[in-house]
Amino acid sequence: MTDTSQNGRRAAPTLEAVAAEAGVSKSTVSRVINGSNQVSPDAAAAVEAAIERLNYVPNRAARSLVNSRTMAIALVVPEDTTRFFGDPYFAAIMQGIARGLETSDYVLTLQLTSPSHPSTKTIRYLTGGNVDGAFVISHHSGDHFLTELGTSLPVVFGGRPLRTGPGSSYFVDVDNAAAAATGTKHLVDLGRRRIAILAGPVNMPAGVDRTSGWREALNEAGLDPKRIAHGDFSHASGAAAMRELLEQHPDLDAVFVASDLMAMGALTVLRDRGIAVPDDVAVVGFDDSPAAVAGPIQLTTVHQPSQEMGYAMASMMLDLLGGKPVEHARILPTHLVVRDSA
Amino acid sequence: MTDTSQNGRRAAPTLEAVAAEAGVSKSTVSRVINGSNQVSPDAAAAVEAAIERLNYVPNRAARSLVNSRTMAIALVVPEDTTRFFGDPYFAAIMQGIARGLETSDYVLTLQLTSPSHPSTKTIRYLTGGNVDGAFVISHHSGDHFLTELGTSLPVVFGGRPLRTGPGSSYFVDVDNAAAAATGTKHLVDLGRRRIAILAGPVNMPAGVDRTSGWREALNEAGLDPKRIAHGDFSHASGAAAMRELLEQHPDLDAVFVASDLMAMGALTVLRDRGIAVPDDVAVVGFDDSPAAVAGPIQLTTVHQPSQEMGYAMASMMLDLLGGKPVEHARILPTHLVVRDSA
DNA sequence: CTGAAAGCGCTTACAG
DNA sequence: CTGAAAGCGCTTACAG
Repeated sequence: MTDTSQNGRRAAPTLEAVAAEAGVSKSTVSRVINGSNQVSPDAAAAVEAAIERLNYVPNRAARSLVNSRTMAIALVVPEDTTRFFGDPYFAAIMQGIARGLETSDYVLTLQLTSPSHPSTKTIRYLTGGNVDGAFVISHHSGDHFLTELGTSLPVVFGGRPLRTGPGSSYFVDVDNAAAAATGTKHLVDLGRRRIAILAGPVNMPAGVDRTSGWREALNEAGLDPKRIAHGDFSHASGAAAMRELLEQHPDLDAVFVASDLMAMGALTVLRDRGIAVPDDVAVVGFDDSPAAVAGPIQLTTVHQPSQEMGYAMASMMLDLLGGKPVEHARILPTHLVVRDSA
Repeated sequence: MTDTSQNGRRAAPTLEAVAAEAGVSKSTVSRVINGSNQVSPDAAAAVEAAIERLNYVPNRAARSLVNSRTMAIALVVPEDTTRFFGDPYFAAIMQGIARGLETSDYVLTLQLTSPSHPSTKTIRYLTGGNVDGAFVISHHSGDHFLTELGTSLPVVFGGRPLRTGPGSSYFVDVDNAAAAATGTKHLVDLGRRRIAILAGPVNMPAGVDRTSGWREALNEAGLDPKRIAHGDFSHASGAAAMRELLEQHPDLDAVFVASDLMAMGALTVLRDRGIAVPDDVAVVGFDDSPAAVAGPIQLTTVHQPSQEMGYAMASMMLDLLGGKPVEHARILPTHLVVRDSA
């Protein structure tokens, strides 16, 4: 009858100990823990008191063994970590997911992996029944193994995957094209006529869709959507693309930028060149991330509810795991936030 | 004899299935999986072939139930997430940890929590035997519940905790004071005489230690360490503190900054004021993060091996869990990287 | 409403 | 070197 293990740490109390303490059977304790209504108030009270007294926490492994559910969900980040962590958009999504899972019993398991070469450990981990589901947060969500993942377990993507795999896929996103059109239209309404775009990558849905939104808005206004340069959503790429744009199209009077981070990079370049914002060139960003208001010029930008997107991913996953009916796509609203840059 | 569950997903093969397939007992399969040498080559080969054929992955829950080890380690982030994810230092540490755990069987579990008010869920999770150990990455690592955590399970801190709790604590860090002195000395050697500091918070070890390193270097050079302003390591706080510094000490000819992020903020302000860097004011940062080379001016800075620190945290933890002797502190080397700002 | 019993998938003495 | 058996801490029909 020892209650400490060899290293001196207290052995955790078990269900059995609680049962003894409460003077009931293990079954009853289990029922109370799992919220069964097949328990008399007296028994329930006794059990709760015993749990309190013993500071009992159910053993996850035992539970998951019998329920064949791991109560863990993978958070897969198939993205260069510098990129990932440098982008407040991802941070917000992650936080939203964490918040959405807070009241559940699920735990988040972190899988940092290369987008192109997931380790076999990661693959085995994900497909080997070690988690009940997976979140994938990335701009690269067209990667092969990830789209296949849906055949092994429920997967919820942050942002529409580039291609859909054989497994059914779920995602939370905004209407990127419409949102980009709104941002661009704002520039049109301001009287700008030579509106460029600092676009995202062509192999990412968010990149493609925002570009078509911009194009459509220009077409609708009878303007030529010909001023375009590409970046990869990062700060540095925004600066580089802005330089390219100025080189090719020195006449531009506005630029719609596919991410706030790129917009910040662009702003730096414009400033270096002595080009006044918004007077000479008006700038509209995308995200409404903390970066938008961190610099000297407050960025006019298209707000997307990043944290809410994460939260929605979590509740989608919870519904999926709970066997509730779930729509495959959840599209959240965006809106324009007008500040100083346009 | 069904091998698919109700939802159509294949039921995972068990140890028993492997044993049947290989024509041996479960004991033998288990021995092969756990690398016992008490197995004949023939049996081992048969088992390995069966595992391959069945694509067998051991059930974690069952294993951890019998071994009473969870094979999970918590990654606790008691920090405002915007702050956390905005700082490449944390990203690098996290990546280092992930890399260090890659070849192990341990999984990282993510706990985003408020520094001051950890949820009871988090506390119960951490102390309730759900993980075998915990990493704490934060600048705030003096928080009460975290220093106590060491009594419940092995904890490795990224950065020396402000105070040590009753549990034994382990950490990986650099010699912040010496590193800061090196950075400051570089400014002295450049002939600067009115060297200010953009310091970190006074309630964080890294803040305090870097400030004393600066102070010492100035004292040693016979200079007065009186020009000081505080930030919280973030970009925005760096800009604000730089403004304050210029207000109070317009005569400064150099500034040592306790983080690259703050240095970037400071650089923005200097540029706005038309103050040339490094000619009018030389700037030395701290971290050597990607931020140091992202802006228009390449930052001279004190390099700290952030990713290696994460890696060291992981191997420290692995040693701890493996019962190997472990020193309580692991101090990694730093060095100055001279670029354009000083 | 309650309890005894079986079983989830492993590991590990124990006996051979 | 190998296998039968017990047991890790739970949950859940089943019988009362």
